[in-house]
Amino acid sequence: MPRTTDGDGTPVPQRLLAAATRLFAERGYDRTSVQEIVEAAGVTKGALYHYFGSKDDLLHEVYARVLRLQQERLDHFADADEPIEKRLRGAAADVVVTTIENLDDASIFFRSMHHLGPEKNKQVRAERRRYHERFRALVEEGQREGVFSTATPADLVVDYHFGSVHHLSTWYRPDGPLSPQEVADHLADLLLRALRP
Amino acid sequence: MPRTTDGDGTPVPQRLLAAATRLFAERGYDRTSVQEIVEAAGVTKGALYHYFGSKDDLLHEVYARVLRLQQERLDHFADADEPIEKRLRGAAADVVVTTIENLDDASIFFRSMHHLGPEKNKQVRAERRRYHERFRALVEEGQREGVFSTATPADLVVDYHFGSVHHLSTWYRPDGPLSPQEVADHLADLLLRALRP
DNA sequence: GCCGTCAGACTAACCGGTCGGTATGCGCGG
DNA sequence: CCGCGCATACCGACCGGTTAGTCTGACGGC
Repeated sequence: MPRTTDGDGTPVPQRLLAAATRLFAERGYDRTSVQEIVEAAGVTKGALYHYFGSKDDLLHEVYARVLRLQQERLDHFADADEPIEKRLRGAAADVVVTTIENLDDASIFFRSMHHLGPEKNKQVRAERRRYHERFRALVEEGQREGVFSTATPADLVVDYHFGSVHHLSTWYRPDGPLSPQEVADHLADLLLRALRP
Repeated sequence: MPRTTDGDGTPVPQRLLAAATRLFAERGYDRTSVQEIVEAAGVTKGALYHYFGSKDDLLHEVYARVLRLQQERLDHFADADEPIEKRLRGAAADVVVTTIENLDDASIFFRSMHHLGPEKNKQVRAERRRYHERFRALVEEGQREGVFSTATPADLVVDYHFGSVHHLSTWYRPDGPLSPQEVADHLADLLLRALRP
């Protein structure tokens, strides 16, 4: 009985995406064969290439999902009716929490970007930049208002913070002593403390 | 005329290492074939497998070189006869400068770690941890002396800073407006400002 | 004449992607 | 309400190409 779902209840494309996400995060993009993905999803290559144009497409889809989620959340915090200090803190902490909650996607994102073909790479970079610029605008707003120090260019501040987010997949362990929210609060605090005039 | 050196004056193993470093950084470990490496070095596979046991060995050798260099430099700054504030600032800025000056090695390091076999991976992680702990000790020393804030656990502070270092290869462009030293000063400044009591 | 150094042909495995074929359920004419 | 026909969903064998690694042997200095 083929019909979008199978053995379990989830549709095949989502099962493939989930399996690919896990395997890419575990072994990396290149070390994961299409065969392994379809086996983990309980289908065959025919099914995969029925829904996705290529192995690249699969990776791109993972990226798109993360990007969409993070942009939505950033917009939400940036548009809130709060003082700039609170909005930046909220956004800075939230990106940490959502990154930890999707550590697989995050590690794929930062480790496998260069496996994408040139045009898809450009597309992802453009969306990344949009995100970066929205975040930077928050820092600049605070600097104009005199709430944040202008000692460091806003660009560098943003890269500094995102560096730590990027780095999370390297050292954060879910079974460690700190909850995602605690880590997020600490990292946001470090950012805000660094920005004190 | 086979004999440690060839066309140019540099010994074959070093030529292979240099070629591998450049190609790994450009295309990534998996996308670089052994054939490409030996062609770039002006030799053949026979030469490569005469000096290195495997492609993995090549990668491991690149890591070992970076690790050795960074550990040496950190020890130098940490052992200096200066107030803790100055020692930490020096170390924090120096790791940025040397990372920028060896951006190829750095991007390989952070992107290809997981390509190493299990035992070699463990070895690299152990050396990494040694480095991390030396750095953390500096932060803790300052915290004990009351020079640095204890609001954030030293571990997190170190990961925060290394995150930005890790991230450098993503955004730093040599033809950009900031020199390596300027970037380093700014990032070290951010760290020290975040640590103000 | 022997040993370090390397060339280059070779192999066995594996990869992403294709393709002809099959089964299932839905729309629709009767 | 039936059954025909087609679109959709999927299977699995297969292909051309690539890969890391091996092996035999030769060249040249000591």
